[in-house]
Amino acid sequence: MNPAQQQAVRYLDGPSLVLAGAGSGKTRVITSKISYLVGQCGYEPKSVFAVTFTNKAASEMRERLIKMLGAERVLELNISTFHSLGVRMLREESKAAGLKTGFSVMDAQDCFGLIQSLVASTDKARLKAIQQQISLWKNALLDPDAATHSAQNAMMMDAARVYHSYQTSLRAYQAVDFDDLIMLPCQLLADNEDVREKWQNRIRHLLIDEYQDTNACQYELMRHLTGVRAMFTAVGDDDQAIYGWRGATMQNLARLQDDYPVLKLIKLEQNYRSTQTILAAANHLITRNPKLFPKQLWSDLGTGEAISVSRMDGELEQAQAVAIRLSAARTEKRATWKDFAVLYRSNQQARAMEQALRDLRIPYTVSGGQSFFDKAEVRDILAYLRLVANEQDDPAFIRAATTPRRGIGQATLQALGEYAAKRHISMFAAACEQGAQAAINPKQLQALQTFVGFLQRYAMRASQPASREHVATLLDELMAAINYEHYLYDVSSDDRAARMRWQTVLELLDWLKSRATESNWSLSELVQHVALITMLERQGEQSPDAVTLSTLHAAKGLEFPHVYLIGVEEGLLPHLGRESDEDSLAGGPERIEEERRLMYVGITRAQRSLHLTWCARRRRGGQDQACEISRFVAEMGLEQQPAVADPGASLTPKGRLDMLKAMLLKPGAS
DNA sequence: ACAGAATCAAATTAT
DNA sequence: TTGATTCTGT
Repeated sequence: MNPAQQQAVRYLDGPSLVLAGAGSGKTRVITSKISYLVGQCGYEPKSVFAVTFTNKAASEMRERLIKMLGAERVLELNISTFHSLGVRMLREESKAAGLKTGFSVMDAQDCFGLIQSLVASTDKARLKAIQQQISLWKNALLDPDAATHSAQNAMMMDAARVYHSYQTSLRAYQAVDFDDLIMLPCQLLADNEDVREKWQNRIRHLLIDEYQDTNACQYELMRHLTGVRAMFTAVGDDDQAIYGWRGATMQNLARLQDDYPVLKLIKLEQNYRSTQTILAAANHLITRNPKLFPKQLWSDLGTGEAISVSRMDGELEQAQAVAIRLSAARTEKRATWKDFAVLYRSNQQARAMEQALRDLRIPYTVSGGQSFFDKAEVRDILAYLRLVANEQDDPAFIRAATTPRRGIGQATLQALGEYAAKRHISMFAAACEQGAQAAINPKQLQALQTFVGFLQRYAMRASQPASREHVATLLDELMAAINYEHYLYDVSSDDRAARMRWQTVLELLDWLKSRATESNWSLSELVQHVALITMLERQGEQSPDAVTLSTLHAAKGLEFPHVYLIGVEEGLLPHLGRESDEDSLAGGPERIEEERRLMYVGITRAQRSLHLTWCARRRRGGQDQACEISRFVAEMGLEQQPAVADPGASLTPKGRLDMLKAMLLKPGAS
């Protein structure tokens, strides 16, 4: 380790902020520090807490530590995402927080549904704006009343009103949303001295990864958790702050210095990842942004290959050309597929790319984009599990009751809902009451009672102490009882589709079972965590040799020998929403600065070669639209680099076509 | 309650 | 253009 890294690891006299430039060995510092604390300073593993933003980062950290400390001690360490820590705190302190221990965690999609039902509107854009606003308020630690006071225009007043009933509904469902997972523990620590002391005594050192992405709420949580002893290590990079839209604020970096005058500042400026050519371009670009903490990243890995910039006709051509170049480069550089990544600004850009890669039989994995847990069949099963853990979860009740179809429909649910609202009870509870049953037709009532009866018996058994077989058996029994496989064959248009969907379900069940075994969680504990888990985590399990497709956001923290950054166009990479000067287009320059940092993140993912492509036209809406190259390309100062050395770029159109044909005729080429 | 037909909006980024 | 959602008839 270099002196700065060593200093960051060894410093234990108080709070410290490690400004870790891209590729400067940030993860290495965090894991080394944990290992140092436990291995050499005699800290108990359970007194060391590390928080990250993604499950993937957490498990990567855990994996690295297993090699340093051994599996047993790592098991005791508290390494988790902010949100998982929130779940754990709320679960442990459920009484003080006024929640039942089996509370539900609703994901963004569920919450959108809730807002939709509260507003009774079909305007999707408006609903989304309201959801976003509520989220921002929560991230800023504003409750509904405070939000109402701070509302500046009609739209915000409107959102504040929804916020009120939204919170009431969540409370009634015994459910929390993602933002609550930070906000509620934070409020709990602020208001409850016993709880605060308990946690502060438990945590002897707190390490925070990606500190620049914390929001006001997370900052407060950190302050409360560390207390006056303030033993923490925050690690971050202001040039990689790309989550402003989610409430993250770089002011948290500056605030740290104000709130902790003794704060030790350590800069990691040596880059171990990229060639000087790539780093120079990245540095050149980012100097356009105002600096909070000036730092000078350098590398001694040599000049390397020049950065290529290619104009493509359209999205399709871009995808095909990149696929071909990838293929050529793999052969020429004697590289493997996993050495390559294709990065883009928005998920939709993956489509054309996937098609082109499939055509050439190039293996790939798509990271980011939550496909798995967004699939209907997965959400169906999870609705049952959520309901089992928490019968007050009305959204789960509605979904489970109606899928598979069992004669419970609109009319029945409406009767239940009205009765439940009047009596302030859950729909599940309403279904058990005489008064509500009177309003339902005998035939439907029969179906309803069968459903409710089954669930009650099932929930009874699910609440018994966790044991390995128990969870597995319960899950299999549930599938048999609701006959879900049969249902899939019923609703799918063809058997092939049904088989694939059932496969997805089996994957989910396997995953749940293995997870229960690993962590010894009960079914309800398991379900609370599922909402927080994304597809990303599963990537570690299987590591086939495949090209990575990823959004720029999801690519942060990753690195690849060869990176293709596609769609580098005005309007897309500096992404501009609608340019019509609408209401909340505040923060003009800040918007473009964040986009610039996004570009910076993309560039700095590359170790040895970087290739930029942009499309001269792009289908938008229904019609073709002319596009211009991104302003960021000019800001990279590429004029100074040697002539383009990428073999694919020098191919004539005819040469490209021949190459494409050759690959199509030879399916086993990959 | 449900299946097929007509209509309509679409494009950030994600725990 | 698609893909998803809403409407309509049985």
